[in-house]
This record gives sequence, structure tokens and C-alpha cells, in this order.
Amino acid sequence: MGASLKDVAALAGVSVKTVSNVVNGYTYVAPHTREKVEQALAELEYRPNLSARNLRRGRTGVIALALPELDAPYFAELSRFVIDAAVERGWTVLIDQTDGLADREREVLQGIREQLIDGLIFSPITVGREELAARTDSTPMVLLGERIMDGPTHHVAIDNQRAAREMTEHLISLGHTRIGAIGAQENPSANTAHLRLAGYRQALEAAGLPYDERLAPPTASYHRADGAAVMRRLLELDEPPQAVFCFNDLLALGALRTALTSGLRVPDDLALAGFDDIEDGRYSTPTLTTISPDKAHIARTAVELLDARISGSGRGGRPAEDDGQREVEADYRLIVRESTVRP
Amino acid sequence: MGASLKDVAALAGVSVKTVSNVVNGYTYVAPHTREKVEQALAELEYRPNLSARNLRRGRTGVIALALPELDAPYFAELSRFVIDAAVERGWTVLIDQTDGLADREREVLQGIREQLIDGLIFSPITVGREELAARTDSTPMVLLGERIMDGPTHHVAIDNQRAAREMTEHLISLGHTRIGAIGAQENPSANTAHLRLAGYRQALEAAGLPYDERLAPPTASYHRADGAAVMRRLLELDEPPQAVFCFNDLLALGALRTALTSGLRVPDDLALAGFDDIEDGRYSTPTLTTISPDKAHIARTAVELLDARISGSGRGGRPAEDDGQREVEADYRLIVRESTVRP
DNA sequence: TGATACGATTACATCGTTGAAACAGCGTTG
DNA sequence: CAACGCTGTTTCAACGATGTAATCGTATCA
Repeated sequence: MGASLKDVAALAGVSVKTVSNVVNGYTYVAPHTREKVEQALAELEYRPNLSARNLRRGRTGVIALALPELDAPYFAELSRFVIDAAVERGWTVLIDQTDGLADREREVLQGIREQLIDGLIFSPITVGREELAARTDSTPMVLLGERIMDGPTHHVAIDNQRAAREMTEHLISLGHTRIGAIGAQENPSANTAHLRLAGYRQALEAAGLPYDERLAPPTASYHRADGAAVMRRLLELDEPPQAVFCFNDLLALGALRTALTSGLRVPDDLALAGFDDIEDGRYSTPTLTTISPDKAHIARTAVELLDARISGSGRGGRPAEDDGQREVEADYRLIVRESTVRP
Repeated sequence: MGASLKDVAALAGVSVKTVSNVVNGYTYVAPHTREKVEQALAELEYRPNLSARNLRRGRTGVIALALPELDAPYFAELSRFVIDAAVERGWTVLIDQTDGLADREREVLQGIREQLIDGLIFSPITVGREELAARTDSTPMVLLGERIMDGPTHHVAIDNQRAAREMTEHLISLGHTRIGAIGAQENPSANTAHLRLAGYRQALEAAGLPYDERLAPPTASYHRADGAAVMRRLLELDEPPQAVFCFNDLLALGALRTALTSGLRVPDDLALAGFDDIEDGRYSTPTLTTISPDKAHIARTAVELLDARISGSGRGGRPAEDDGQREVEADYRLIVRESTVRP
């Protein structure tokens, strides 16, 4: 195994602590000694044992990123930014995949890995306000996605409801009056879905259009297959929609596939919009109109907030009662592409 | 912070070691004692300090997954399987994103995180045989992707060359004689690219078709944008190809976009094939003919191999000279979809 | 010259856990 | 009844690093 400080010390003919001092850049080390030690360090290819260091320091340098699915493009893209931002700060990121299962999300909250991580960035799907509030684990946490509680939990999110309203308004502005939505959820804790649905309804109402439940059927999850299946149902309606707003791009891509194989022309016969701006939607034919959250901004901000919380909370102490901004609203843009407007 | 064994021991009125024994399910603990201790454990919400445990045991329970890009769908999908398989074995997975940069890949090999992880699953892009052979870090490693050296490095991969040949044969069997390829790489260490190109050329040769370099221009990387750009160049040729084999699905999706916007019908005017079977290709229009590696199998096997190596190599000892199979060839299937054959 | 200050280094305890080994109690066995 | 074996528990040392305080040598100053 790797050499320890002891080995290096023996080789350099100094004490263990001196080697430690050199490693940690302690000021008062004689140049001569420093050189000797550094030579020994190099010769033995010394690498600090992080377990030991962490045990002593009470920090691990590792943060966890807990999210539903790594293979959903939105999360994959977001993860890359989170990891980039974390690495910049010298952190290592460990991934916790919850599959959106309530049990796993609860485990995350209860701090399965409490002792292994300094902080947690968590993108919940099913757990709700109560469970978040009931959290006992004291590991600093930052939530991704809409704010779900008013407590001291930091979070970073775009204004889902407003974005959804804008998108729906966009569809209305194109002259459509029968506008469907794909992505409603029956689970009352599915916060994001509810917010986007609320934005959709808001826009309809503002335009004096009726809300028709049959045009916004619930989906099991947010994958392409769900979008494809629900789209099929919408097309079977007596009066199918002229436009459909999908609550994420995957649903939209699934819906697009169904529409195209059904012989519809998009956007001529049916306008389609998504949400998330994943790369797929920029290369599909037609390309996808969507809401583009600033993922890099979200990721960077989340990591920064977490950093602040971690630095702020001394070992054993609670986090400072007020450690700066805790609710960050991230930017987003509505991007119009071929799926709603022929260029 | 969390309670330690000491606190629990004090509360339960036993020695620290007895608590440790209870926690670790040691057999010889009197039922009465066990109960007392368990009560104390529950009351204090004890959670073992992993740093300390790892320091003592010499294991961390963490493995690293080093790959180029988390947001490339193939890797995202693969990661999900790797994480699933690792979690099943009680491991936590930490992600190392190399961006395919030689420096970062080298760092991975040199064991930046050596002391934090028990093992490493590595999917290299640029580092070659020499660098892999020169590795000094003794952390058990399993490579993903084609075998790059004959040394003691375990690896899991499909037969890239054979798969590429089969795909090219498929295109030939459709009657195409001018078949392009997208994904060749100039970097001589880009092993996968070379293998797929070799398979492509093999098939051409076997069919008595000439290899035309202009039909297989190099790409900078393997993203949709590269596919789109190279496709544009191919279409500008005096004699554009009738079919194009892209070395991954992203390239194919990019190429598809270019083809469709250029007014070509796929597959009628141009047949397109990819490689990887990412989900996008199952929902694009047309759906994508591709090579489908058994990702779950690859992931599971990699984790199993790693497990064996980790268990096999005692602390401080070298891994056993022969610890079972080390070169695993994973399954794959050629999936014909709409992009090459109209249904 | 002796006190003082400061630079450079070291000894020691400690973080929380676990393996090794010792020990205590008690029933068996020859 | 001594020796033995078994269960149940404890003591001790160690994993590798680092914070604290002590130590040592040397230059500085009154």
C-alpha cells in the first residue's frame, strides 16, 4: 500500500509532524528540511490517507448528489455541471440514485451516508414538505427544484409556474385554443408537476380558455415512453388538441414520435413544446421549442450555497442562523424552435 | 455531531468494544446485553463514522467510476447500471469526469483519489497502452471498452471491430455500394474509433468495395454537432454516400438532422446507422438502426470483476497473480430500425 | 552575561473504530 | 479437582493524520 507519513519521516530523518507540516504548507520549516522531506515524499510517492485525515479533521471533502435518474438527460446534463463546479472547489462528488422512489429519497434525507459526506445536493421528486421538515440529519443540504418548504433549507430553482405559464402563452399566441398538457401527476407531492400544471392553467384562464381535464391526463413518469403513450390517448379524443405542452423534453420527444408516426405534421397539424432544453431537442426534427433553465447557473449556485453552509457550520455546531441568501431563483429562457413555429 | 461508540457505550453501561460487536453482528453477545445496547444505539441515533471505520479496516466502501462525460447518453445509461450494480454490493460510487482529456485520464491512472477508493472502473478515451502499462497505483482497476493492453488489467467490452463489420455488412446487404463512415479519429490512441473503422474497412474489403478516405473523414469528438458537421461535408462531395455508418448514436442523430434538413429522405435517399443504442435513437424519426451493447451486462460484469479483485488483493499484498477471468467479452445485438430499412 | 524572543522541530494525545488477545465465569470431562 | 473448553466481555494497541504544547537552538537585546 501507499507510504504513510511515518515512512516518509523515517526516510527523511525527521519527525512525522514535520512531514505533516511540509505537506500542509506550514510556514516555519527550514528550507533545508523542507527539501529533504520533499525528496522523500516524491521518492515514496506519498499520498495522504484521506480516511485518516478526515477522521482527524472531521471533513471528508466529498459531497453527495442525490437525484432520481442519472440517465435522464436533464439530470445527466445537470450532473456534469455540478461535478465541474464541485471539482473546482476541490470536492469529490458521489452519486446517489433514488429512482424517484419515496423510500430511497427518505433514506437520503435520513443521512445514510452522513458520515461520509460533508454536504448534500438533493433533487427530490416524491418526498414532500413534511418529510423534508422532519429531517434530523444535520449534514448541510441544498435542494434543487422548486422550494418545497419555508424552513431553513436552501434551494435553487427556476420559477416553474411562471415558465410554464409563459410557454402556454406562447402556444396561445400562435392562435391555438385547444391546448393539451402532458406531465400532470397524481401524486400530490409531485411538486414540479403541480407547479407546471398551475402555470398552464393560469395561462388558459388569463386567455379565457376553458381547462379541460381530458387534455391534461396524468403520466406515470417523465420518460419518452410516457409521452408517447399519453399522446396516443390525446389523439384518440373526439377533439384532439392543436398544441401540446409537455412538462419535460423527454415527454415531448415521446409525444413527437407518436405524432409523426400518426401522420401528423409538426408544427402544422400539431404544435409541441417541451421543458428542460436537453440536447436531444436541439437535434430532433423538428427541433423542440422548450424552456431552457440555466443549468450551469443552477449547478454553480447550488455548489456555492453548499460551500457556504459547510464552511459556516463549525464541527458540532448548528449552521449559522442566517448564512446568506438561501432561496435562489435561477434564470431560464423560452426558446422557440421548429416544433411550434415553422421557420 | 453524531454519537460515537463511546457515547453509546456509556449510555448502555458496557465497553466500547461490546457496542462495536453488536453493531457488527458479532455472535457472542448475551441477548440481554444486545438489547440494552440496541436501545442505546437507537436512542442516540448512532451512525458509524465511516472515516474511522475505513481507516481501521483499510477499506472505504467507495469505488470510482471514471468516464469521459456524464452527459453523453451512452455513459449516462451505463453509469446508472454501474451504480445500481455497485449499490447492490453495498458500495458507493463516486464519479470522475475526464472530459476525455489526456491529462485528466492520466491523473485517474496515477490515483488522485487512491486513498479514498477501493477500486476503479475506468473508461479511457485518449490514454494508450503505454500509459496504462506505466500505471503505478495499485488500486484495483477494471477497464471499460476494448482491451488496450495485454497486461494484468481486467476489462469488459464488446468486440467493437466485429460489431462494426456486421453493421457495415448490413448496409452492404441493402445494396449500398458507397458507404460512408463518421467517427474516425486522428489521435492514434483513440482505440475504439480505430477498431470500428477497422471493422468497417474489413466489411468493405470482404465485399470487394473500395475504401475511400473522403467517405470517412475524422471527427473532433463524438457529439451530435460533430455528426451534423461531418454529414454536411459528406453531402458536399461530388458523389455523396448512399449510406453512412456513424460510430455512435450521437453522431448518427447529428447526421440525421443534417440529412433531413437537407431535404433527404431517410432511409430512402440515405441510410443511416449508429452504435450504442441510446434511448434517443428509439424515439427519433426515423428510429435508428444501431449496435446495442448489453449495458447492464457490461456494468454488472465490471462491478463483479472489480469486487473479485478487491476481495482478492489483501491489504498490502499484490492482487493474486491469477484471480479468474480478466477479459470479458460482452454481448451485443444489431438492431435494425427505420433509418436503414423502411418498415 | 543572562533574559527574551522567535524559528524550527518534536512528543504526545486524539479522532472513532476494530482486531488480537486476555480475562472472567461456568459447565464438562477425565 | 485440575484442566479444558466455551461464552461473553473487556483491555489494549493500532490504523494515519494533525492540533497542542513542549522543547531545543540560536540570535537579539538590555
